[in-house]
Amino acid sequence: MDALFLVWLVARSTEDLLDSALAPSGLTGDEYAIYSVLSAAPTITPTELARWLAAPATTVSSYVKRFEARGHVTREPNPDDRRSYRIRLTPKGRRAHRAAGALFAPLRTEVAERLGSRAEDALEVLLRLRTVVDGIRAGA
Amino acid sequence: MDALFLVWLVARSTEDLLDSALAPSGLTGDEYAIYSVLSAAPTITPTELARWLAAPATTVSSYVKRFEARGHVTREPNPDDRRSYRIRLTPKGRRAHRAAGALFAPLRTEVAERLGSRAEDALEVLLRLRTVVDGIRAGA
DNA sequence: CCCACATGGTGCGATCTCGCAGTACATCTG
DNA sequence: CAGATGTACTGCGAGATCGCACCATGTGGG
Repeated sequence: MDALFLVWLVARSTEDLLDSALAPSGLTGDEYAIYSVLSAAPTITPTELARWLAAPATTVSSYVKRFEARGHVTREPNPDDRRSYRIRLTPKGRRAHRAAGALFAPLRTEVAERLGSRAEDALEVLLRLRTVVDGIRAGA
Repeated sequence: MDALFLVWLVARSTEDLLDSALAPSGLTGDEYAIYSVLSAAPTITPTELARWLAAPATTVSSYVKRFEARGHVTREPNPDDRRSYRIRLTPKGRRAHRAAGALFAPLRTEVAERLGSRAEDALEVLLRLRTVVDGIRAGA
């Protein structure tokens, strides 16, 4: 068994679980995660967001357009760079995120319970994995 | 920090890393993983494959069509159920998988090295996560 | 100060993903 | 051994992802 392959399997299962659980909120698992990133920072540029998501710029561009059309996000001018802009979750966007969060919470709890004493390990391992993979991605 | 969210972040990074690394082989990260599942079992039905991938039947159907068009996969009648069929990797498909595997190997090694002593933990945690998530998905 | 080159974003189009609805076969019930 | 109900798969179409080519702006060298 290989760690990267397992990451992939776990991710598929997780994605499916979240998509089902969050469906009533109107957000997909991916979208919930993205909204979570957005709500963690008051404001963020597309490039920064792309780095967090490890997604291509074009995809992020589509996200912003979609979320903006929903009224969940606004663009503000970026004082530091006129080519760019800053993305901000609107109150409506925050509400959507909270609503999805309410559906997400029970899963979070359930997973923590089932992990039992290994919950701590799991967090540490995952953080380390992200560091390792990003390190390799960054070029060495 | 939440385990499920971290799973998602790690998966995005991993996917990006694999897509870049495997590009010369003509397979994406997803496809490499699927070919890996296919090569682990001599033969598999679409429904079984869908369970492994935690993917909807329709998506698996598209996969099979695509891989078949590449000559990487064949369909054989399923003696147990005439609605179904069995998917088998062709020699050409195996070759493609091996070629991608050659590009994958260095990453595997690199990740293992960087994880160091935690490599064992990582595997265990990931396996446990898959069990936990699948358990919840299965309904309780 | 200008120019060459690097970087931030987007329109467009090819390709994927996946829900819905439909068909074919299997299985269960009486 | 029907008839009803469930399960395996697929055509189709809507929406999502993302590479390529492109424009606008920033930056570093001479």
